[in-house]
Amino acid sequence: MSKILIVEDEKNISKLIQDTVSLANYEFDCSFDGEDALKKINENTYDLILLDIMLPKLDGFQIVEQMENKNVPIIFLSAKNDVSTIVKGLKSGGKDYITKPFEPLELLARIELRMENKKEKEYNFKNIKINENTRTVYKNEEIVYLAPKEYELFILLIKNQNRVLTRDEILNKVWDINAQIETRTVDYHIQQLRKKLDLKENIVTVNKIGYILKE
Amino acid sequence: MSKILIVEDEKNISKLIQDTVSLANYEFDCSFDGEDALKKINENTYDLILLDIMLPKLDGFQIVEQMENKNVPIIFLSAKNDVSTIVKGLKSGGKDYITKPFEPLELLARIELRMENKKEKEYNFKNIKINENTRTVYKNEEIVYLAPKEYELFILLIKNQNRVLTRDEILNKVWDINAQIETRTVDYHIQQLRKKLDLKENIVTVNKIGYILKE
DNA sequence: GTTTTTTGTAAGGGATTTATAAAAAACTAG
DNA sequence: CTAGTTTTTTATAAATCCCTTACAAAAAAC
Repeated sequence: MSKILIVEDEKNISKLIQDTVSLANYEFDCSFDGEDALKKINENTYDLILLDIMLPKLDGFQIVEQMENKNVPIIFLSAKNDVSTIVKGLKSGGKDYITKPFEPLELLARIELRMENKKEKEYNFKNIKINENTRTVYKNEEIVYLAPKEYELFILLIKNQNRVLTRDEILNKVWDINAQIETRTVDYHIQQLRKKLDLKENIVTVNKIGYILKE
Repeated sequence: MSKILIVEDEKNISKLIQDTVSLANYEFDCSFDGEDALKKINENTYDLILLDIMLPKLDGFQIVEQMENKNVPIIFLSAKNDVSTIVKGLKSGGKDYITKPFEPLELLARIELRMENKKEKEYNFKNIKINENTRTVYKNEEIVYLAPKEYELFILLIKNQNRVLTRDEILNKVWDINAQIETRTVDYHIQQLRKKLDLKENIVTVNKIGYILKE
Protein backbone atom coordinates (compact mmCIF):
# COMPACT_ATOMS: atom_id res chain seq x y z
CA MET A 1 0.00 0.00 0.00
CA SER A 2 1.28 3.47 -0.85
CA LYS A 3 2.43 5.69 1.95
CA ILE A 4 2.27 9.47 2.09
CA LEU A 5 4.01 11.92 4.39
CA ILE A 6 1.90 14.92 5.36
CA VAL A 7 3.97 17.90 6.46
CA GLU A 8 1.72 20.61 7.83
CA ASP A 9 2.00 22.54 11.06
CA GLU A 10 -1.59 23.68 11.44
CA LYS A 11 -3.38 20.87 13.20
CA ASN A 12 -6.79 21.30 11.66
CA ILE A 13 -5.48 21.62 8.11
CA SER A 14 -3.35 18.54 8.71
CA LYS A 15 -6.50 16.79 9.90
CA LEU A 16 -8.35 17.77 6.73
CA ILE A 17 -5.52 16.40 4.59
CA GLN A 18 -5.43 13.20 6.63
CA ASP A 19 -9.14 12.69 6.10
CA THR A 20 -8.74 13.34 2.40
CA VAL A 21 -5.97 10.83 1.80
CA SER A 22 -7.73 8.32 4.01
CA LEU A 23 -10.65 8.46 1.61
CA ALA A 24 -8.48 6.76 -0.96
CA ASN A 25 -7.05 4.32 1.56
CA TYR A 26 -3.54 5.65 1.55
CA GLU A 27 -1.40 5.10 4.58
CA PHE A 28 0.24 8.23 5.95
CA ASP A 29 2.57 9.71 8.51
CA CYS A 30 2.30 13.27 9.78
CA SER A 31 4.93 15.81 10.58
CA PHE A 32 4.28 19.17 12.20
CA ASP A 33 7.65 20.87 11.85
CA GLY A 34 10.49 20.95 9.35
CA GLU A 35 13.14 19.15 11.35
CA ASP A 36 10.92 16.24 12.17
CA ALA A 37 9.81 16.05 8.54
CA LEU A 38 13.38 15.89 7.26
CA LYS A 39 14.20 13.18 9.75
CA LYS A 40 11.18 11.14 8.73
CA ILE A 41 11.95 11.58 5.02
CA ASN A 42 15.50 10.39 5.40
CA GLU A 43 14.61 7.46 7.57
CA ASN A 44 11.58 6.15 5.70
CA THR A 45 10.51 5.48 2.17
CA TYR A 46 7.48 7.46 1.14
CA ASP A 47 5.68 7.29 -2.16
CA LEU A 48 4.68 10.93 -1.98
CA ILE A 49 5.24 13.96 0.24
CA LEU A 50 2.62 16.67 0.77
CA LEU A 51 4.70 19.61 1.82
CA ASP A 52 3.72 22.90 3.38
CA ILE A 53 6.21 25.72 2.86
CA MET A 54 5.91 27.87 5.95
CA LEU A 55 6.92 25.58 8.78
CA PRO A 56 8.63 25.87 12.15
CA LYS A 57 12.38 25.17 12.30
CA LEU A 58 12.91 24.39 8.60
CA ASP A 59 10.79 25.62 5.72
CA GLY A 60 9.64 23.46 2.81
CA PHE A 61 12.39 24.58 0.46
CA GLN A 62 15.08 23.82 2.99
CA ILE A 63 13.64 20.36 3.43
CA VAL A 64 13.79 19.75 -0.30
CA GLU A 65 17.41 20.89 -0.39
CA GLN A 66 18.50 18.71 2.47
CA MET A 67 16.60 15.50 1.82
CA GLU A 68 18.71 12.62 0.65
CA ASN A 69 16.50 10.72 -1.75
CA LYS A 70 15.58 13.23 -4.41
CA ASN A 71 13.30 10.84 -6.24
CA VAL A 72 10.30 11.00 -3.95
CA PRO A 73 7.61 13.06 -5.65
CA ILE A 74 6.58 16.19 -3.77
CA ILE A 75 3.39 18.20 -3.93
CA PHE A 76 3.64 21.62 -2.34
CA LEU A 77 0.56 22.69 -0.45
CA SER A 78 0.84 26.26 0.70
CA ALA A 79 -1.05 29.45 1.45
CA LYS A 80 1.68 31.38 -0.32
CA ASN A 81 0.12 32.14 -3.66
CA ASP A 82 2.51 34.64 -5.19
CA VAL A 83 3.85 33.62 -8.55
CA SER A 84 7.49 33.70 -7.57
CA THR A 85 6.99 31.24 -4.74
CA ILE A 86 4.88 28.95 -6.90
CA VAL A 87 7.48 29.03 -9.63
CA LYS A 88 10.25 28.43 -7.14
CA GLY A 89 8.35 25.45 -5.76
CA LEU A 90 7.79 23.92 -9.15
CA LYS A 91 11.41 24.45 -10.15
CA SER A 92 12.93 23.18 -6.95
CA GLY A 93 11.57 19.68 -7.32
CA GLY A 94 7.85 19.92 -6.70
CA LYS A 95 5.66 17.89 -9.01
CA ASP A 96 2.73 20.18 -8.27
CA TYR A 97 1.82 23.23 -6.24
CA ILE A 98 -1.59 23.57 -4.68
CA THR A 99 -2.65 26.79 -3.00
CA LYS A 100 -4.70 26.93 0.17
CA PRO A 101 -7.58 26.88 0.62
CA PHE A 102 -7.78 23.76 -1.52
CA GLU A 103 -10.62 21.49 -2.53
CA PRO A 104 -10.17 18.02 -1.02
CA LEU A 105 -11.32 16.26 -4.17
CA GLU A 106 -8.95 18.22 -6.33
CA LEU A 107 -6.13 17.43 -3.93
CA LEU A 108 -7.01 13.78 -4.17
CA ALA A 109 -7.06 13.83 -7.96
CA ARG A 110 -3.67 15.51 -8.03
CA ILE A 111 -2.27 12.98 -5.56
CA GLU A 112 -3.51 10.07 -7.59
CA LEU A 113 -2.02 11.52 -10.74
CA ARG A 114 1.44 11.48 -9.19
CA MET A 115 0.91 8.02 -7.77
CA GLU A 116 -0.15 6.44 -11.02
CA ASN A 117 3.25 5.02 -11.93
CA LYS A 118 3.26 3.03 -8.76
CA LYS A 119 0.23 0.86 -9.36
CA GLU A 120 1.42 -2.73 -9.48
CA LYS A 121 -0.19 -6.09 -8.97
CA GLU A 122 1.82 -7.29 -6.07
CA TYR A 123 1.31 -10.12 -3.65
CA ASN A 124 3.23 -10.91 -0.52
CA PHE A 125 3.64 -14.10 1.38
CA LYS A 126 6.11 -14.40 4.21
CA ASN A 127 9.45 -13.30 2.81
CA ILE A 128 8.24 -13.78 -0.74
CA LYS A 129 7.07 -11.01 -3.03
CA ILE A 130 5.49 -11.66 -6.37
CA ASN A 131 4.84 -9.00 -8.96
CA GLU A 132 2.54 -9.99 -11.76
CA ASN A 133 3.29 -6.95 -13.89
CA THR A 134 6.95 -7.73 -14.08
CA ARG A 135 6.49 -11.48 -13.70
CA THR A 136 9.13 -11.55 -11.01
CA VAL A 137 9.27 -13.45 -7.77
CA TYR A 138 11.51 -12.33 -4.94
CA LYS A 139 12.64 -14.27 -1.91
CA ASN A 140 14.20 -11.89 0.60
CA GLU A 141 14.59 -9.22 -2.10
CA GLU A 142 16.40 -11.60 -4.40
CA ILE A 143 14.87 -12.65 -7.68
CA VAL A 144 13.99 -16.32 -7.84
CA TYR A 145 13.45 -17.79 -11.25
CA LEU A 146 10.36 -19.94 -11.66
CA ALA A 147 9.67 -22.04 -14.74
CA PRO A 148 6.35 -21.37 -16.51
CA LYS A 149 4.28 -24.06 -14.82
CA GLU A 150 5.83 -23.36 -11.47
CA TYR A 151 5.01 -19.70 -11.82
CA GLU A 152 1.42 -20.31 -12.81
CA LEU A 153 0.95 -22.77 -10.01
CA PHE A 154 2.38 -20.36 -7.48
CA ILE A 155 0.14 -17.53 -8.69
CA LEU A 156 -2.82 -19.83 -8.23
CA LEU A 157 -1.73 -20.78 -4.74
CA ILE A 158 -1.00 -17.27 -3.61
CA LYS A 159 -4.28 -15.95 -4.94
CA ASN A 160 -6.00 -18.64 -2.91
CA GLN A 161 -4.06 -18.42 0.33
CA ASN A 162 -5.62 -20.35 3.16
CA ARG A 163 -7.97 -22.14 0.81
CA VAL A 164 -7.66 -25.78 -0.16
CA LEU A 165 -7.11 -26.28 -3.86
CA THR A 166 -8.13 -29.68 -5.15
CA ARG A 167 -5.93 -31.50 -7.59
CA ASP A 168 -8.67 -31.24 -10.17
CA GLU A 169 -8.90 -27.52 -9.68
CA ILE A 170 -5.16 -27.17 -10.09
CA LEU A 171 -5.09 -29.32 -13.20
CA ASN A 172 -7.93 -27.31 -14.63
CA LYS A 173 -6.43 -23.93 -14.03
CA VAL A 174 -2.76 -24.49 -14.62
CA TRP A 175 -2.83 -27.31 -17.17
CA ASP A 176 -6.19 -26.68 -18.81
CA ILE A 177 -7.02 -30.30 -18.31
CA ASN A 178 -10.53 -31.43 -17.53
CA ALA A 179 -10.14 -35.15 -17.28
CA GLN A 180 -9.24 -36.73 -14.00
CA ILE A 181 -5.97 -38.19 -15.02
CA GLU A 182 -3.80 -39.77 -12.45
CA THR A 183 -0.41 -38.24 -12.71
CA ARG A 184 2.41 -37.09 -10.47
CA THR A 185 2.78 -33.85 -12.32
CA VAL A 186 1.14 -31.68 -9.71
CA ASP A 187 3.18 -33.31 -6.96
CA TYR A 188 6.31 -32.64 -8.86
CA HIS A 189 5.64 -28.94 -9.31
CA ILE A 190 4.52 -28.52 -5.72
CA GLN A 191 7.80 -30.05 -4.75
CA GLN A 192 9.69 -27.59 -6.91
CA LEU A 193 7.96 -24.65 -5.25
CA ARG A 194 8.61 -25.98 -1.79
CA LYS A 195 12.25 -26.30 -2.70
CA LYS A 196 12.81 -23.05 -4.53
CA LEU A 197 10.84 -20.85 -2.14
CA ASP A 198 11.42 -22.63 1.16
CA LEU A 199 7.75 -23.43 1.54
CA LYS A 200 8.06 -26.89 3.01
CA GLU A 201 5.98 -25.82 6.00
CA ASN A 202 3.59 -23.57 4.16
CA ILE A 203 2.36 -25.65 1.28
CA VAL A 204 0.46 -28.25 3.22
CA THR A 205 -0.75 -31.46 1.68
CA VAL A 206 -4.40 -32.21 2.19
CA ASN A 207 -4.49 -35.92 1.74
CA LYS A 208 -6.68 -37.26 -1.04
CA ILE A 209 -7.84 -33.73 -1.83
CA GLY A 210 -5.10 -31.36 -2.79
CA TYR A 211 -2.94 -28.62 -1.32
CA ILE A 212 -3.24 -25.46 0.71
CA LEU A 213 -0.87 -22.53 1.07
CA LYS A 214 -1.01 -21.15 4.57
CA GLU A 215 1.06 -19.25 7.07
CA MET B 1 13.45 21.73 -30.01
CA SER B 2 10.25 20.88 -28.20
CA LYS B 3 6.99 21.69 -29.86
CA ILE B 4 3.77 22.65 -28.14
CA LEU B 5 0.23 22.76 -29.46
CA ILE B 6 -1.85 25.62 -28.12
CA VAL B 7 -5.57 24.94 -28.33
CA GLU B 8 -7.48 28.09 -27.38
CA ASP B 9 -10.31 29.78 -29.21
CA GLU B 10 -10.04 33.24 -27.73
CA LYS B 11 -7.52 35.06 -29.86
CA ASN B 12 -6.06 37.32 -27.21
CA ILE B 13 -5.66 34.57 -24.64
CA SER B 14 -4.03 32.44 -27.30
CA LYS B 15 -1.70 35.35 -28.00
CA LEU B 16 -0.79 35.60 -24.34
CA ILE B 17 0.02 31.90 -24.22
CA GLN B 18 2.04 32.14 -27.40
CA ASP B 19 4.11 34.97 -25.91
CA THR B 20 4.61 32.96 -22.76
CA VAL B 21 5.90 29.82 -24.41
CA SER B 22 8.01 31.90 -26.76
CA LEU B 23 9.80 33.24 -23.72
CA ALA B 24 11.25 29.80 -23.18
CA ASN B 25 11.99 29.32 -26.87
CA TYR B 26 9.46 26.58 -27.46
CA GLU B 27 8.11 26.10 -30.93
CA PHE B 28 4.35 25.99 -31.15
CA ASP B 29 1.31 25.52 -33.36
CA CYS B 30 -2.05 27.06 -32.62
CA SER B 31 -5.52 25.69 -33.00
CA PHE B 32 -8.72 27.68 -32.51
CA ASP B 33 -11.35 24.96 -32.59
CA GLY B 34 -11.67 21.34 -31.53
CA GLU B 35 -11.81 19.67 -34.91
CA ASP B 36 -8.71 21.40 -36.16
CA ALA B 37 -6.92 20.56 -32.93
CA LEU B 38 -7.73 16.87 -33.21
CA LYS B 39 -6.54 16.82 -36.79
CA LYS B 40 -3.27 18.51 -35.87
CA ILE B 41 -2.72 16.18 -32.92
CA ASN B 42 -3.20 13.08 -34.99
CA GLU B 43 -1.03 14.30 -37.85
CA ASN B 44 1.86 15.72 -35.87
CA THR B 45 4.01 14.83 -32.93
CA TYR B 46 3.81 17.33 -30.13
CA ASP B 47 5.72 17.26 -26.91
CA LEU B 48 2.91 18.93 -25.01
CA ILE B 49 -0.64 20.13 -25.57
CA LEU B 50 -2.12 23.13 -23.82
CA LEU B 51 -5.81 22.44 -24.03
CA ASP B 52 -8.77 24.70 -23.39
CA ILE B 53 -11.98 22.87 -22.52
CA MET B 54 -14.74 25.02 -23.92
CA LEU B 55 -14.08 25.08 -27.64
CA PRO B 56 -16.10 25.28 -30.84
CA LYS B 57 -17.00 21.99 -32.58
CA LEU B 58 -15.30 19.59 -30.12
CA ASP B 59 -14.59 20.27 -26.47
CA GLY B 60 -11.34 19.44 -24.73
CA PHE B 61 -12.57 16.18 -23.24
CA GLN B 62 -13.79 14.93 -26.61
CA ILE B 63 -10.40 15.71 -28.09
CA VAL B 64 -8.68 13.66 -25.39
CA GLU B 65 -11.01 10.75 -26.04
CA GLN B 66 -10.51 10.75 -29.77
CA MET B 67 -6.80 11.42 -30.08
CA GLU B 68 -4.76 8.47 -31.22
CA ASN B 69 -1.48 8.85 -29.39
CA LYS B 70 -2.43 8.90 -25.74
CA ASN B 71 1.12 9.49 -24.59
CA VAL B 72 1.37 13.19 -25.31
CA PRO B 73 1.20 15.10 -22.03
CA ILE B 74 -1.73 17.48 -21.73
CA ILE B 75 -2.18 20.53 -19.55
CA PHE B 76 -5.74 21.76 -19.32
CA LEU B 77 -6.11 25.50 -19.28
CA SER B 78 -9.65 26.54 -18.60
CA ALA B 79 -11.90 29.14 -17.07
CA LYS B 80 -14.03 26.33 -15.65
CA ASN B 81 -12.91 26.22 -12.05
CA ASP B 82 -15.46 23.92 -10.42
CA VAL B 83 -13.96 20.96 -8.64
CA SER B 84 -15.78 18.34 -10.63
CA THR B 85 -14.44 19.63 -13.94
CA ILE B 86 -10.92 19.94 -12.56
CA VAL B 87 -11.06 16.41 -11.20
CA LYS B 88 -12.49 15.14 -14.46
CA GLY B 89 -9.65 16.82 -16.33
CA LEU B 90 -6.98 15.34 -14.11
CA LYS B 91 -8.50 11.90 -14.32
CA SER B 92 -9.10 11.90 -18.05
CA GLY B 93 -5.45 12.16 -18.93
CA GLY B 94 -4.44 15.69 -18.04
CA LYS B 95 -1.08 16.06 -16.35
CA ASP B 96 -2.14 19.38 -14.86
CA TYR B 97 -5.08 21.74 -14.76
CA ILE B 98 -4.59 25.49 -14.68
CA THR B 99 -7.49 27.84 -14.15
CA LYS B 100 -7.89 31.13 -15.94
CA PRO B 101 -6.90 33.78 -15.35
CA PHE B 102 -3.42 32.35 -14.99
CA GLU B 103 -0.03 33.84 -14.26
CA PRO B 104 2.25 33.47 -17.29
CA LEU B 105 5.27 32.60 -15.19
CA GLU B 106 3.40 29.92 -13.31
CA LEU B 107 2.15 28.52 -16.60
CA LEU B 108 5.71 28.42 -17.84
CA ALA B 109 6.97 26.67 -14.73
CA ARG B 110 4.21 24.07 -15.04
CA ILE B 111 5.00 23.57 -18.72
CA GLU B 112 8.68 23.05 -18.01
CA LEU B 113 7.84 20.57 -15.28
CA ARG B 114 5.91 18.37 -17.70
CA MET B 115 8.63 18.72 -20.30
CA GLU B 116 11.27 17.60 -17.89
CA ASN B 117 10.27 13.97 -18.13
CA LYS B 118 11.39 14.20 -21.71
CA LYS B 119 14.81 15.37 -20.71
CA GLU B 120 15.56 12.30 -18.63
CA LYS B 121 17.29 10.56 -21.43
CA GLU B 122 20.27 9.09 -19.75
CA TYR B 123 20.21 5.65 -18.28
CA ASN B 124 22.83 3.69 -16.44
CA PHE B 125 23.22 0.02 -16.01
CA LYS B 126 26.31 -1.47 -14.43
CA ASN B 127 29.23 -0.07 -16.39
CA ILE B 128 27.00 0.93 -19.28
CA LYS B 129 25.71 4.42 -19.93
CA ILE B 130 23.16 5.17 -22.59
CA ASN B 131 22.21 8.65 -23.73
CA GLU B 132 19.07 8.82 -25.79
CA ASN B 133 19.56 12.39 -26.90
CA THR B 134 22.85 11.67 -28.52
CA ARG B 135 22.01 8.03 -29.24
CA THR B 136 25.26 6.84 -27.78
CA VAL B 137 26.05 3.87 -25.66
CA TYR B 138 29.15 3.70 -23.50
CA LYS B 139 30.74 0.69 -21.90
CA ASN B 140 33.32 1.84 -19.36
CA GLU B 141 33.38 5.32 -20.91
CA GLU B 142 34.07 3.86 -24.34
CA ILE B 143 31.53 4.25 -27.09
CA VAL B 144 29.97 1.01 -28.28
CA TYR B 145 28.19 1.11 -31.58
CA LEU B 146 24.78 -0.55 -31.70
CA ALA B 147 22.85 -1.18 -34.90
CA PRO B 148 19.34 0.32 -35.02
CA LYS B 149 17.41 -2.75 -33.89
CA GLU B 150 20.00 -3.54 -31.28
CA TYR B 151 19.75 -0.02 -29.95
CA GLU B 152 15.97 -0.02 -29.82
CA LEU B 153 15.94 -3.38 -28.11
CA PHE B 154 18.44 -2.23 -25.55
CA ILE B 155 16.46 0.94 -24.83
CA LEU B 156 13.40 -1.21 -24.25
CA LEU B 157 15.29 -3.51 -21.93
CA ILE B 158 16.90 -0.75 -19.94
CA LYS B 159 13.64 1.12 -19.53
CA ASN B 160 12.17 -2.07 -18.11
CA GLN B 161 14.95 -3.25 -15.85
CA ASN B 162 13.90 -6.08 -13.56
CA ARG B 163 10.75 -6.61 -15.53
CA VAL B 164 10.16 -9.62 -17.73
CA LEU B 165 9.51 -8.62 -21.30
CA THR B 166 7.57 -11.15 -23.30
CA ARG B 167 8.63 -11.96 -26.82
CA ASP B 168 5.31 -10.56 -28.02
CA GLU B 169 5.91 -7.34 -26.16
CA ILE B 170 9.37 -7.06 -27.67
CA LEU B 171 8.12 -7.79 -31.17
CA ASN B 172 5.38 -5.23 -30.70
CA LYS B 173 7.57 -2.46 -29.45
CA VAL B 174 10.74 -2.92 -31.43
CA TRP B 175 9.42 -4.52 -34.62
CA ASP B 176 5.88 -3.13 -34.68
CA ILE B 177 4.58 -6.60 -35.25
CA ASN B 178 1.31 -7.78 -33.77
CA ALA B 179 1.15 -11.31 -35.05
CA GLN B 180 2.67 -14.11 -33.05
CA ILE B 181 5.23 -15.18 -35.57
CA GLU B 182 7.79 -17.71 -34.64
CA THR B 183 11.17 -16.38 -35.49
CA ARG B 184 14.66 -16.38 -34.12
CA THR B 185 15.10 -12.68 -34.71
CA VAL B 186 14.67 -11.63 -31.12
CA ASP B 187 17.09 -14.29 -29.96
CA TYR B 188 19.66 -13.10 -32.40
CA HIS B 189 19.51 -9.49 -31.29
CA ILE B 190 19.55 -10.46 -27.64
CA GLN B 191 22.67 -12.42 -28.39
CA GLN B 192 24.27 -9.39 -30.04
CA LEU B 193 23.60 -7.26 -26.96
CA ARG B 194 24.97 -9.88 -24.65
CA LYS B 195 28.11 -9.99 -26.75
CA LYS B 196 28.65 -6.30 -27.37
CA LEU B 197 27.85 -5.14 -23.87
CA ASP B 198 29.04 -8.11 -21.80
CA LEU B 199 25.55 -8.82 -20.54
CA LYS B 200 25.65 -12.60 -20.60
CA GLU B 201 24.76 -12.70 -16.92
CA ASN B 202 22.35 -9.81 -16.90
CA ILE B 203 20.02 -10.53 -19.76
CA VAL B 204 18.33 -13.60 -18.40
CA THR B 205 16.20 -15.89 -20.50
CA VAL B 206 12.76 -16.61 -19.11
CA ASN B 207 11.82 -19.78 -20.81
CA LYS B 208 8.67 -19.77 -22.91
CA ILE B 209 8.06 -16.15 -21.90
CA GLY B 210 10.83 -13.78 -22.86
CA TYR B 211 13.78 -11.98 -21.34
CA ILE B 212 14.63 -9.86 -18.33
CA LEU B 213 17.47 -7.44 -17.75
CA LYS B 214 18.60 -7.59 -14.18
CA GLU B 215 21.57 -6.75 -12.02
C1' DG C 1 -0.82 -54.53 13.13
C1' DT C 2 -0.99 -55.27 8.37
C1' DT C 3 -2.37 -53.92 3.90
C1' DT C 4 -3.59 -50.52 0.68
C1' DT C 5 -3.61 -46.05 -0.96
C1' DT C 6 -1.58 -41.69 -1.38
C1' DT C 7 2.24 -38.54 -1.40
C1' DG C 8 7.42 -37.24 -1.38
C1' DT C 9 11.47 -37.26 -3.81
C1' DA C 10 15.22 -38.21 -6.95
C1' DA C 11 16.57 -39.45 -11.40
C1' DG C 12 15.88 -40.35 -16.46
C1' DG C 13 14.75 -38.82 -20.80
C1' DG C 14 11.81 -37.05 -24.67
C1' DA C 15 10.07 -32.89 -26.30
C1' DT C 16 10.26 -28.19 -26.53
C1' DT C 17 12.77 -23.97 -26.43
C1' DT C 18 16.85 -21.21 -26.88
C1' DA C 19 21.86 -20.23 -28.30
C1' DT C 20 24.93 -19.71 -31.79
C1' DA C 21 27.21 -19.47 -36.12
C1' DA C 22 26.76 -18.98 -40.78
C1' DA C 23 24.26 -18.07 -44.97
C1' DA C 24 20.72 -15.49 -47.32
C1' DA C 25 17.99 -11.53 -47.88
C1' DA C 26 16.99 -6.78 -47.33
C1' DC C 27 18.48 -2.21 -46.77
C1' DT C 28 21.26 2.05 -47.39
C1' DA C 29 24.26 5.36 -49.21
C1' DG C 30 27.09 6.80 -52.70
C1' DC D 1 24.22 -0.58 -59.61
C1' DT D 2 27.36 -1.76 -56.09
C1' DA D 3 29.63 -2.31 -51.65
C1' DG D 4 28.90 -2.45 -47.13
C1' DT D 5 26.00 -2.92 -43.39
C1' DT D 6 22.06 -4.67 -41.10
C1' DT D 7 18.50 -7.94 -40.44
C1' DT D 8 16.27 -12.23 -41.01
C1' DT D 9 16.38 -16.98 -41.69
C1' DT D 10 18.35 -21.62 -41.49
C1' DA D 11 20.50 -25.34 -39.32
C1' DT D 12 22.39 -27.54 -35.57
C1' DA D 13 24.01 -27.68 -30.79
C1' DA D 14 22.84 -26.81 -26.14
C1' DA D 15 19.85 -25.99 -22.47
C1' DT D 16 15.61 -26.28 -20.17
C1' DC D 17 11.29 -28.01 -19.03
C1' DC D 18 8.28 -31.16 -17.22
C1' DC D 19 6.34 -35.63 -17.51
C1' DT D 20 7.15 -40.24 -16.13
C1' DT D 21 9.11 -43.92 -13.49
C1' DA D 22 10.55 -46.00 -9.35
C1' DC D 23 10.90 -46.46 -4.81
C1' DA D 24 10.54 -44.53 -0.05
C1' DA D 25 7.66 -42.43 3.33
C1' DA D 26 3.35 -41.24 5.19
C1' DA D 27 -1.52 -41.68 5.74
C1' DA D 28 -5.68 -44.19 5.50
C1' DA D 29 -8.28 -48.32 5.42
C1' DC D 30 -9.05 -52.72 6.87
